[in-house]
Amino acid sequence: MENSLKFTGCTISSHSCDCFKTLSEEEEKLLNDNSVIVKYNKREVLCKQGSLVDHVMYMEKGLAKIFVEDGINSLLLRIVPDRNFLGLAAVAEEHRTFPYSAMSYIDCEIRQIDVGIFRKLIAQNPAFAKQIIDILSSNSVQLYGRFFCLTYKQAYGRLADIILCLGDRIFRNCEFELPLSRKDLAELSGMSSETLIRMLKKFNDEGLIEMKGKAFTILDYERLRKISITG
Amino acid sequence: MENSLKFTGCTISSHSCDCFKTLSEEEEKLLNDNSVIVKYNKREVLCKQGSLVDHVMYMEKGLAKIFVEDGINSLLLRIVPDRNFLGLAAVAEEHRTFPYSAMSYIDCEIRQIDVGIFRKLIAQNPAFAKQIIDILSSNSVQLYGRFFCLTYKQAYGRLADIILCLGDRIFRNCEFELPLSRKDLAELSGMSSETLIRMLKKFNDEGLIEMKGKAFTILDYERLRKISITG
DNA sequence: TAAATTAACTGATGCGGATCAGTACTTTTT
DNA sequence: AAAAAGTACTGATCCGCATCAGTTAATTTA
Repeated sequence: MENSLKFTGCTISSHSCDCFKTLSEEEEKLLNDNSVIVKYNKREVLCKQGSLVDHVMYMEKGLAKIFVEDGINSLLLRIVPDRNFLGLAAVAEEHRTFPYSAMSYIDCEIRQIDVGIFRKLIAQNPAFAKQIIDILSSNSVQLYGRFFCLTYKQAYGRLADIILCLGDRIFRNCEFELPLSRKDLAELSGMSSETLIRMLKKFNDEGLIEMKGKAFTILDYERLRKISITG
Repeated sequence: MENSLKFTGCTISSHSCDCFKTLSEEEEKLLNDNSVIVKYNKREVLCKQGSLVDHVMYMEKGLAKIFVEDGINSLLLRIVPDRNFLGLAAVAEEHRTFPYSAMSYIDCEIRQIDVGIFRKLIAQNPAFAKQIIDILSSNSVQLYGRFFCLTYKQAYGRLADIILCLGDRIFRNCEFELPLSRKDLAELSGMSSETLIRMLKKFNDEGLIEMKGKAFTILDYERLRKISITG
């Protein structure tokens, strides 16, 4: 009788999206004819909060962050790996402008799909619409968990979450070369970069991880999970 | 050139949902034949995090909170007024259980719609599906704002947000009888109830609001807005 | 390759707000 | 109507983490 969800601060969409598989050949052609693939370098702005929405963006290859900012602070909402939408805000008619910004961590290939065509596909292909609903719904639920964590867990717990999430979901390896800066990590875990650095160091000193610059190795999953839970 | 969104901690869905208007007469009949209206008293549990999802819930009349909990802490996600879905998590196939709980503040009438029928309507009526997508998308964007506020704004700013939100969006009046407890208010604003009480008192003493038990009057919108922004 | 930025890190300090430990009031139960 | 339980409120204390003010290291730019 486990009714308490295991909330984690994880920000990664859990599954790559297969929504295009629901399209007919004809529809796929329509999509291809009305979309382009744009290559971005790392650290480039992919979309800017407040700017007019003209297309839906789909990450074919790469890694990016989605964040909101108010001029002073910035909050990382999600990390988007390949084969995922860079948010679907553009789909809703009422959102004329992007409610968030996105920036690439590494070189990316992004499919830009005309928003009118995308809406047309939703309108004519219910299976496709269903997929989009599932993705939106999934994102919301994930956000709830993250929200909960950032509100109630203490900093060590949040950091453990993020480290586990990076290893499990993005790099799928206990060793990885992290393209995120310390500041990004701090924004992901909802703390100042100074605090983040101190806590990373402590994890390192205590043998939970090994860290040399941007090279990370997770050494003790067990204890990290415990810290993630006890907060 | 205003690209910084005005983030507020507001939790109220901005518009009542008209998605049922997109249904044909026949579809409406199908919906009515496969849904029931259940009356709940105030302070009743409408759905429980972790329990199996069997229907979509739509608030015909009443007021409720949606929240997540882990046994120790509880975080209020949204306040749901009448003519709104109590979340749409059930729609996504992958969510077999509710990712949140809901509880009524006042007596409620809730339409419980068979989830299979609801999915069928989505599958056969693209305009309906589009409406659902818009609602989900809207909720996400609102959650981003709230997320940002709870992370970066200080307690006074968050409280000002909530008070303005209650006046503007729910009661549509500067005077209202609040069905929420102090603890609920605290969870809404992301602080302890002790802190909330102290801050309410300060707002009262400084003439921003007048407060007698559960009766609230907003006196100084101007200054509340300023506090909401400066944080 | 030197100069200039930017990122990474360290230590000292301080404050916002949680927590604890109560009392008073209100509502529900018996 | 008395007892019990929950809600509202107050004061004292404390600590987690932000902030500030630096130094060192790593990139970028010139």
